[in-house]
Amino acid sequence: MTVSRVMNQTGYVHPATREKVLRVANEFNYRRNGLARGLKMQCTETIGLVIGDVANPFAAEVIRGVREVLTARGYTLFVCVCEQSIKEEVAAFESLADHRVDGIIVATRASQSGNAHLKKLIESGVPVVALGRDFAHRHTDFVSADHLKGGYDATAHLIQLGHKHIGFIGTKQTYGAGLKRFQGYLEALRAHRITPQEQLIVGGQNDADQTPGYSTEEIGYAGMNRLLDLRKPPTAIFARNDFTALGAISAIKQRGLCIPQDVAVVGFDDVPLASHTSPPLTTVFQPTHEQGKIAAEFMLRRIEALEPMPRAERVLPCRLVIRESTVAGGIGAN
Amino acid sequence: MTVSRVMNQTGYVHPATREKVLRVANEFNYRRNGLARGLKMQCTETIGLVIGDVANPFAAEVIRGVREVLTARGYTLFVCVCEQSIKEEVAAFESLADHRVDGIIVATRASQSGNAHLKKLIESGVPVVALGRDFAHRHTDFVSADHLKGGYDATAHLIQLGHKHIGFIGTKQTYGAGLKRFQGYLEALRAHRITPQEQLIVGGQNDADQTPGYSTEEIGYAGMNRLLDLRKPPTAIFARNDFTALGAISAIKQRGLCIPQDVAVVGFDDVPLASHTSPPLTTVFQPTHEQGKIAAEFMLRRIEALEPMPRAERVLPCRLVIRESTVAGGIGAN
DNA sequence: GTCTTTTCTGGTAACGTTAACAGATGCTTA
DNA sequence: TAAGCATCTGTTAACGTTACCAGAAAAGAC
Repeated sequence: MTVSRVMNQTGYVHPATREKVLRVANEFNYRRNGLARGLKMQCTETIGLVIGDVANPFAAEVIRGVREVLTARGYTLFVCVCEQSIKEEVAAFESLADHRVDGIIVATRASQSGNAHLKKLIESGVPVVALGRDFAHRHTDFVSADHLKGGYDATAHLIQLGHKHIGFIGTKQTYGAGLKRFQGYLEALRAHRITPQEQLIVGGQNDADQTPGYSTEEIGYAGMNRLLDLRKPPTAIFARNDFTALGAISAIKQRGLCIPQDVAVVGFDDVPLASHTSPPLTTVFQPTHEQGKIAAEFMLRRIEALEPMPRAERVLPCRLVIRESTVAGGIGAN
Repeated sequence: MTVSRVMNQTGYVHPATREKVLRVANEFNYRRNGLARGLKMQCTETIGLVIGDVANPFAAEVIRGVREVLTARGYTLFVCVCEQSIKEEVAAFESLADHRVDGIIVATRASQSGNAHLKKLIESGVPVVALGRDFAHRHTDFVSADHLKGGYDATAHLIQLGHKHIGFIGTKQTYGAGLKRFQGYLEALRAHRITPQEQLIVGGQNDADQTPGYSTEEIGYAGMNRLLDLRKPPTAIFARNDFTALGAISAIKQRGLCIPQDVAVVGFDDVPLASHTSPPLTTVFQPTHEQGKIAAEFMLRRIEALEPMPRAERVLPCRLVIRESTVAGGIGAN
């Protein structure tokens, strides 16, 4: 008991006793057992973050944001990576719940069975915050960027440059943000009285229950080639994310075409790489770091509230970053 | 007790009883308490991975490799990110040790106080594997790539192309792999009877006890500019990593110089980005995914051994990837 | 029918911590 | 001197699980 008081710096302990305890603890390499503590205290001061793909720069920024807030408040962050596999995602939920983290921030892609498991978790009392993924639940907070508006702005930008024949490349998963970006594309076209054309939309749909929608450089490359093979290829491309855009750029260059003169390209996410491509990529910036911070704040608020909290939502604006893949000229054109 | 038997599928339980337990468990959303289990069992089937910087593609690959092996064996991986801060690194060690993970894989940069804490941890009985960082301890396994040879090969490649005036850009931390790469550079020069020149080596040294050596694009950019301001600038550059190389490339291009005709550039790591720069970057590939897998295997072997294991070491070969930043021509030259 | 074995279920104690309480000591105040 | 208070330390019980043991019930052997 006295040891406990020394370790937690609570209650009265005689300075001499404190010294002695610390000395002996040091001598025997004593560490307080967090399992026993968590068991007794019913809290571990630990938050789990489930993320699909760490290779994605999005992940790094989210982690940074979440961590920033959590460490400042004395919480530890454990990150679980599930490599875009729903089976692994569910396993991560179970693991985190088993180890009694105080809350789980979920930043994976939405999926049917993932959502079902999540719902069970929430009903068993684990606080959950959804980040950048659709998830509706009475007791779950939600943070995201405005992908719909982002997609709209990207497409409107191309339209304002005079493009009328605008392609979309990327997997259009049935769940989640990817769909929103695509809807933004459609809405922008319609708002400017351009009829969306089926053959200009490539990348396919995913079976949302097997692999969550994820769009890669390969998809961008293959998709762009399909578009360039059309009798009347598009003069501009809105890619679902920067990696897809990058693949598209490779395909365009390989045919000896010029960007943006022959084909203009807009991506999404503004990954660090985007400003280093040639030409530098016009893209939509989403405040990822900010999303992480807000998710963490929502989580702490929820944990520290004594009674069940109502759902909090926050949708952050995106910002179009215009570079030379849509507007010619500038120093970096190389 | 019977519930425990049902949950763990051990011992004798009457089928009817099992059904009943499962039904009630489901009804009340019962989850076995991993804390209590860990407390009793003295193991949590959980491994901690401490990593400095998730934004680095190196991290993603390491995580993937480690995870692959661990999940196959029923272990859960918790990743702790410490943003290149030694204070945070130590906090991560404490957290993981507190929560009684079964072992810790350390993939941060080495540092004096980090190493000291690590040593204490090991002495208190936590199995530790060091990945890609120098750490000598009788009971700690070690996995790394052969940075020395990698640095040697990169430099030798430039020498074979006829370069005699070869610069080095990058922080040369007193601890760890960065130093090895630099030593490889020096050894290659000496082996070809070229005297290393102080003024061709830029990027500075870090105070290994404050921030672990980490070399960025900014350092590459600034360093390259310093080199280009010399009366006799180098005709080739070996950069400590690809990001640094990228910064150097920006600086070279900005002065209107050509790569590789005016200045050849070699990086290190072969990040995905390296093949997309213009020109594509010659660099040294290190088998990161493999390192992760081996680290995890070492860890499991150590955990499952009943008695203390002697140190295991494994140094994997790197491979020079020649692209157009050293050898002109090719399709992708743009 | 009796004995042995297998199958099944529950009691007890322990893992290491902390909240709550109880008791001891010394110091201050009336 | 006695009461009141602050300071300090130890005891007990509980968190939820599992190893170990005990015993009951069922099944099989003779």
